[in-house]
Amino acid sequence: MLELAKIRSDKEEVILRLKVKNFHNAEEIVDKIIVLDEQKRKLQKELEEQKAQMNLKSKEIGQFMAQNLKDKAEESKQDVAQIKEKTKELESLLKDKEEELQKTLLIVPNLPHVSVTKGKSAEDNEVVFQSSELPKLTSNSLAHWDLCQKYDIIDFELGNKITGSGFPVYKGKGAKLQRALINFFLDNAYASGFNEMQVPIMVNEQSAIATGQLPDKDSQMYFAPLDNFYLIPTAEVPLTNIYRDEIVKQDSLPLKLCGYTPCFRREAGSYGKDVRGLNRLHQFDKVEIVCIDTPEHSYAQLEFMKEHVASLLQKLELPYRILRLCGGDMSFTSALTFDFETFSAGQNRWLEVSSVSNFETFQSNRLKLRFKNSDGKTQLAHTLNGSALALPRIVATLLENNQTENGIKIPKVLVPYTGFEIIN
RNA sequence: GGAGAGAUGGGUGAGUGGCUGAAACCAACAGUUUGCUAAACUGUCGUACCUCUAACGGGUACCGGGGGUUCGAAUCCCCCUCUCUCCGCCA
Repeated sequence: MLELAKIRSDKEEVILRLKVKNFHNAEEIVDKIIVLDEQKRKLQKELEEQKAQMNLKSKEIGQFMAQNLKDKAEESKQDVAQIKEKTKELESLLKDKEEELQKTLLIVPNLPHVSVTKGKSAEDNEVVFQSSELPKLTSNSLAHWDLCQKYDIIDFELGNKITGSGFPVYKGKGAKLQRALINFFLDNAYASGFNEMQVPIMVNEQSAIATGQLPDKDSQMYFAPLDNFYLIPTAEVPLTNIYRDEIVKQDSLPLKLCGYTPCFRREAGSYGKDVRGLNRLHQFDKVEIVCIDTPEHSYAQLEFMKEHVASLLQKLELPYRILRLCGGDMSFTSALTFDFETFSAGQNRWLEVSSVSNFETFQSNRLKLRFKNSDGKTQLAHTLNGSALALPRIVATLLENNQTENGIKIPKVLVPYTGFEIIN
């Protein structure tokens, strides 16, 4: 959620940057917020003045009663009754304004960082890095879904039976490969200074609102209505919510967390070849990294996170590229996002395996996550997160790019984790 | 699932109608003392919003959440949520 103070003080800039994100009716909505805010404050002032009077009178009554001056007390009671009617009216008006203001604020996306270009869709993203060599496969090479079947390591049909499409069963070396990757990612995150957490994979409504999944992505999350819990679409939600309603000390920053969780996404509206095999699942595994930092350091931290993610892909010997997302392709909550994609040789296409973002104060404003700065003042912190990494597409690329006549070769760094060098 | 107890500031915990935004202690921070550490002493020590001033300031709200009674609620009443204990069930 944008900070009201920012909208108030830099209205024109806010509108301009919202347009970079292709947010429609930016002027209208911003104007509406400013008017609502003004009206709200006016009402609030009036109401508080009335209440101040009421409090004064009430105290007076107390004193009169103590002195046994019943007449005077009765007189004051009459006064209060009058004031009270007024406050009731003002109260309901104020409540309406506040609700409307809040509702409007919640639908406004985060402002993109000044470096973000407008752009309409994923096609306008800027490639900021690309591995020099892309793998070439022989003509009889297979896509990963065929390889999974050939070596019997991931069974999509079986998942259909147990749950439904998008819930594969990992078997034998396929299951071990999952476990290996999770441990590999966690160990590397730890080496980069991220503190490992094991968190709930269901969250309450408040948590989902605080990190911005609600109300924006309501239909994309699985929901358990009996308890009003949401299955997490990413570990970002529980990890970041650890610090909801917290005021941390500046010298404890940056806070760096990581965690492995399964992730659940309904992916309503997806179809076609994009969802084939491991490309898009309803349940998948991911190691997430989360940072909480000061506004001054958050962009340096973002760079650090990018380097961490890049190092993982390098160690796994996977060809990758880094995209700076344009305004049109960025998420609702993000100020600056870099996507990492690996090149999947069997499908001859790039697959997104990580997204690293700075949310600035957009989440912390909802989370009420603040820090005490060196002046002793509380200030909203910046939150950042990134996948490091999401497993399915890494597995897809690994399988496709490393296929040989004798089987699928496991990257060297993973062998200590898998305990085998080849899937055959 | 059944029965009971509870929810107060960073923590422990007092507070059953006005003198309580909230005692006391601990923690934290600043200072004094000190060869160092420790101890002792002094002071500071919630959050949000509104408003004013150059600045000190003033106001409102918040004692799990919502509603009610009352001139006045942390305190009384109702509803909800959550936590804990015991029993049952169980990984």
